[in-house]
Amino acid sequence: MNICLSSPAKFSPLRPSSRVLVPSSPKQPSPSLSLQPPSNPQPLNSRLITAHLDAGRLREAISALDSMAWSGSYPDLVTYALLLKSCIRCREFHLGRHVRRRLEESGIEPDSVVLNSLISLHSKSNDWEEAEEVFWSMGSDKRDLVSWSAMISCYATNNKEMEAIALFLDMLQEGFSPNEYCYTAVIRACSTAKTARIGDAIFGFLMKDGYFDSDACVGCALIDMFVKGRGDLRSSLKVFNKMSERNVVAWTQIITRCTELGHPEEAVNLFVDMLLEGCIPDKFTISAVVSACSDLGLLPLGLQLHSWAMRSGLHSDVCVGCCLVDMYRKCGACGSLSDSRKVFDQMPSHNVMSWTAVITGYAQCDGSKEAVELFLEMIRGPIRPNHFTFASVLKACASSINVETGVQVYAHTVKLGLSTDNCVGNSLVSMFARSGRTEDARKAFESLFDRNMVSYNTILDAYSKNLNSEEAFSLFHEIESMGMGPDAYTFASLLSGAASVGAISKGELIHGRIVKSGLHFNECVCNALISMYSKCGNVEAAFRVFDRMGDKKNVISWTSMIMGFAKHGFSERALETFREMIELGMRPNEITSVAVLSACSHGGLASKGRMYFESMQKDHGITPRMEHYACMVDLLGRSGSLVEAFEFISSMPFEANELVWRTFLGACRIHGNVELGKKAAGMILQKDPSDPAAYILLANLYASSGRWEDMAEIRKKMKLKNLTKEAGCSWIEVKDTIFKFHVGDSSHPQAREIFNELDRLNTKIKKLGYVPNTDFFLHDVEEEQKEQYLFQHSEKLAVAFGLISTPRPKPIRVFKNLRVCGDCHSAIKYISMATDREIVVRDANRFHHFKDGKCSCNDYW
DNA sequence: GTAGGGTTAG
Repeated sequence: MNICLSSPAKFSPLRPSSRVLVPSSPKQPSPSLSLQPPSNPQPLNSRLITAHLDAGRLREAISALDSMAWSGSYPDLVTYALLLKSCIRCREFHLGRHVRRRLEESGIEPDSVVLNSLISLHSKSNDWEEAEEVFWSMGSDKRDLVSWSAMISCYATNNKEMEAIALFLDMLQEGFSPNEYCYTAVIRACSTAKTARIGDAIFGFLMKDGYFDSDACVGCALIDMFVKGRGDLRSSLKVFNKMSERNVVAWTQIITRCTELGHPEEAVNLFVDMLLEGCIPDKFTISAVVSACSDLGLLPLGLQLHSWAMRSGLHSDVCVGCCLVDMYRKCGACGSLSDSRKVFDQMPSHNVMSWTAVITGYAQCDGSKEAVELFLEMIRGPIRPNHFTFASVLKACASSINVETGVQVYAHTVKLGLSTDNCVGNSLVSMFARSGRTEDARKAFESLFDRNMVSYNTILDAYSKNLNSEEAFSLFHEIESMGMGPDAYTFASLLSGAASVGAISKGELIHGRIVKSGLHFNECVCNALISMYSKCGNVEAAFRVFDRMGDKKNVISWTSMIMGFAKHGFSERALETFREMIELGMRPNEITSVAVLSACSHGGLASKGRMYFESMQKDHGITPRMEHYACMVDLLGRSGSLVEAFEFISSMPFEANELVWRTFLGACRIHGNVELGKKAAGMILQKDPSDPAAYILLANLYASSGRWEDMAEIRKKMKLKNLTKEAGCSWIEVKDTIFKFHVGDSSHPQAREIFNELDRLNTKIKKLGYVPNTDFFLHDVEEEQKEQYLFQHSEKLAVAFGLISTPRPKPIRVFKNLRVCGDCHSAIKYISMATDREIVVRDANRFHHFKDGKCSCNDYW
């Protein structure tokens, strides 16, 4: 997309249209009235107050009011009205209430203007009961159209939608005919799902009255009504297109709503239309379009907007600055927050939002240290953090190292009276959940002041991630029984829980509930289904969900499907899907690239992999991250080009991390290159001296080249450092229950049958040509003993159990936490032939489909 | 004197 924002002179705020950017009242030289002794106290004092207000000195004006009261004199009603208006504008509500007390003391009978201002004052400070009292205390002689409008608006903005609508009807009964202010207020009250039908009726009313295309505010309210109450962007656009007076606010509003509802491209198109129509964007518009760019990852347009904002001076606005901070974070390479930080540092002034934006940036890009540091800097200054700020800081603390800091941050929310906020409470639950402290998460959840769907989903997700499906399901039933959900997030969490253990029948059960709830067209739910089916070994079922999504597929759907095919070894199909995605004009992201590279890697397609690595930068503008380099190392290393892989690591633009070196070490192990392997292990241990994976891989490498002494040395070191490797285990789901096996495990009630089956299988497959490969056995013991141990590996036990407990045509799906052992891989190939069963094994790395003596990985994993 | 546009927890 190339949008030319022509020279800023054309849009320069130096020649603003009459409708935009009303300059704030120019500062008048301060009048010297205060030095004059009051000769005629009352009018002069009133004038003094007015002079202070004109000069923007609200507090001085209030002091003048106070000194008048002490001397027993009071200003006139016009002055009271002006004072109240200033208090409202400056959001100094307590001062407004002070003015009200002075007025009551004076005994002067307030007129409608003053009373209406009081309604507005209480409305804006969320005190709807006070506003109500003022409203009903007015006699019908004083209660005019403005009073009704103000009161309806008060209800609408204080979550009393039904009261607002009822009052609107009362007003009609009293014989008032509504003006644009009333309509705007009542439409706002109709912007909830609950009041949507009344909104429709009022919409019909408006069409007749003709207000809706003559007044921009009414149009804007309608746009919001359709978007907020029902997510109906189409009707909003219809209203917008019919509006005859489309000012900058209306344009900005529709642009904003498009982005909010997930159509940032439409937002950008509308922005172009707006420019073509000659409407001049202001700081709000620029912010909205910058946000759309962030969502689209459209850095080029973002840069143009930034430069335009600089030239027009709008960049000094806090709001524009905030959105730019956000844009650079979302569009830049991940982990590189320098541009975002630069914008923040250069902003002339800050408010809560700009602080929160920059802290959020770090919180979401693994910069917890910087996020916390910035927060500490913030609280030393004059700006108070709000609940958004705390939500982000708590998110930054969501790791086991930082969780104690998080607890202290939370203590701060108690001090500021923000701890009862639902958003803050949920963030606390989430922080504990992400740090793996499920018990604390539960406690925080139990002590929440009010629980909404986010609260429930957060704690449910924590249990799902911890593979505690019992608790997850019990929460699910609780949500159901309360009648408030479940929603798409609930199902997505349940599905990801089922996916991680490979519980396909649980997954299918959830799928049934999703269909019943009508959420089976939801993108997020569909994506979770694709992921669940493919992680449970049924890639065809995943494809069916994917296919049925039609044009609702987003980049996550495509990426999940590509990743699914890749993990199952269908490299060509993965790449075909990727090509289809590009042809349809879908933009791949970083994760899509990981999926594509891993498809090449699993399929041994080295030259294609190199080609895609080039293309992701050149054609799709994706800067390679650590994961992409790791994929390439995997691809080159596994295909045997160890030296090339090593050189590739040296040529990386940043230092390789443990992941890259571990991948390289894995390749060295496959190709038995002890020297390069030692180098890799050294690099890993330099970065993390207690990484058990490095020791294990190195030990395996020594073992497979028969260097038992070196291997023993490694074992000794591990023992000395008290390092243990994760115990290998395999599991299988039979009739809704997960059965788990360790090596030589005899704890299963049917252990005897399982071992008998294994013996039978052993004899059968040996006749077919199976030769145990004891290289995969680490200990230096007699060959026969090795063979015996080998045949009790957890994956073989699970397969044997699957064979005796499930009927014939059904494929057997086994899961393993580590990578499948080489001997098991070979044995299972023979087992699939001997028993004529399809066996699917998911290991830590990928899927293996065994059928008729062959594996889908072509022995390449 | 009454109305409108931007960040956030899953």
